[in-house]
Amino acid sequence: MPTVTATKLALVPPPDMLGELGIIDVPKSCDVLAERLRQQILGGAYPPGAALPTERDLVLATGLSRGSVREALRILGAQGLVRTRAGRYGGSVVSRPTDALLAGHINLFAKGHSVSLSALVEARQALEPMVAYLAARNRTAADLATLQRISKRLDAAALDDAAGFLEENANWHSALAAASHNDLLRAFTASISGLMLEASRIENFASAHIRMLVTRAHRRILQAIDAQDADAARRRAERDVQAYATYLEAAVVAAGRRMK
Amino acid sequence: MPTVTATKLALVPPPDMLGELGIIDVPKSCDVLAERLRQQILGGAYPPGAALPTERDLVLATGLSRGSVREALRILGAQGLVRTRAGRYGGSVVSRPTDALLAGHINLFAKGHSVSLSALVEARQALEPMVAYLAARNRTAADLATLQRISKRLDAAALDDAAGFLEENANWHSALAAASHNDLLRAFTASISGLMLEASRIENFASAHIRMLVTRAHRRILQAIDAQDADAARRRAERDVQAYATYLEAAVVAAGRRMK
DNA sequence: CTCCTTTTATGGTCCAACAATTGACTTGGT
DNA sequence: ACCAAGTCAATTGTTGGACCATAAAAGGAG
Repeated sequence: MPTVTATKLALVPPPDMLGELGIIDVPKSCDVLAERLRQQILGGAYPPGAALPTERDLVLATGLSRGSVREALRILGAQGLVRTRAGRYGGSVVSRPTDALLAGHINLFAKGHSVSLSALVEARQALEPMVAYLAARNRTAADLATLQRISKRLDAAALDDAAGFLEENANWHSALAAASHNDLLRAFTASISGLMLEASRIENFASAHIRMLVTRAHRRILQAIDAQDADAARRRAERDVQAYATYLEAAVVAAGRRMK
Repeated sequence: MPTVTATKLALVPPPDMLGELGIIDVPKSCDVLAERLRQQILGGAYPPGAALPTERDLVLATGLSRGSVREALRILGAQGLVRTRAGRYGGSVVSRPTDALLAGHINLFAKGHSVSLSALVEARQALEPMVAYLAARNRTAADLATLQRISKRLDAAALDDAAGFLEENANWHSALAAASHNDLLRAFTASISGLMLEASRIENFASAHIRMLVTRAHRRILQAIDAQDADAARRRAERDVQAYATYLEAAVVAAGRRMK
């Protein structure tokens, strides 16, 4: 069939014309629907708390099957944009992604990339001074009370309860970040605190000595926050986290030496 | 049916026994499957690049329907843990969440919580000095070359191309974070750069004056990174971001005054 | 009015079938 | 022996329908 071959050849563009076309990724129907609904949600068509159309209405509106519609809703659910309930007057309601959800995604990213403990410490070194600064500036009375309550539990656990100490330490950092009233820093810090809690449980740090150091540093930061002295809070957080980092490095070196 | 009623009444525990039971959340089958697969993936049973069982094998292995299995895979896909392809020898292969995926989730969180531009600036104030410090310490020759290339384009755009300037500025910050070789800080910074790019496009900052300031500050940071002087890089980043924050605040105040 | 039952709209689950995709395999021609 | 085209088979993509489970409103009995 020479004519057909000729036609095909004519349709193949020469190499120098090929540059304009990128890879064409044919999206799945559920991805398209999820994307459109996401745009509508972000665009304000469905404010938080509003109900999306029912699955069967979405089927009618889109022409897709119910399976595809449901897969799209699962995607939006995994992104924290909708919350679905069964039963009459149930359905999918628009919601805002929670701290815990974002922390989960950050954790998956960190685990997938095998983020080292030192990288976590670096991230905390970056965040903690600013968090302490903002906490001192923006804290409410309730924030302060929460921090003091956790501090008391932390002091109690520092004496003998290593596991409880680590847990309360993570709570302390999360509460500090909450007092900063910066949602982004709060979510980042909560996630990093959780990851460090895991890591330090495994590596079995938190000797009695380090527990003493940490509680003392926290107490000093808390004083600055109580007095709403933002600059002092930042300076103390810097020194705290710096001391912790160097101590940690020394501990890792020592552990490496023990391995030999 | 009095006996049935009596039985039901007998099964209702008195109020003082009720305290032990929390709300029972009946999980959906697709959530259960997604959770189990996630644990297996994170536990190392399926390392990145490995193929999960086919959908139909999962149906046989779990006793669930194919619809539920597919919904579970959509969830894992939205979390960046698997990538699914159609066709023979296709299927779901384990993957690591990309920077872009995490940035997307962070963006959804930020938009959902209406994170203000000042909160973004605070986050950047926290991250940038550490990022610059690490970039100076850990940069490779290739990192440096990339930064210099972007810097050149940034200088060119600073003269007249406001939109291009903002874009290249975001690229510059992302490249700096990449040079830090800390995956977590890189992902955080890339996300914040993207959000600030959006915000500054809307608010129409980046006057000629501020463009000049930014390029000069970047040039000085780049010099420190070239010389691998980590402390200088941090100090200059601190001053840069601090100046930017105060300038931005002034601009917002001025804009607010114009509104009246 | 209060409590229980019924109704009913909604998501949850399953099944079966077919379409679309894609890479390996086969075939034929040179 | 090599290359191109066509064929094949396994897998995801998509659809339609049916039924179950759930939960809140609506209705009825006391």
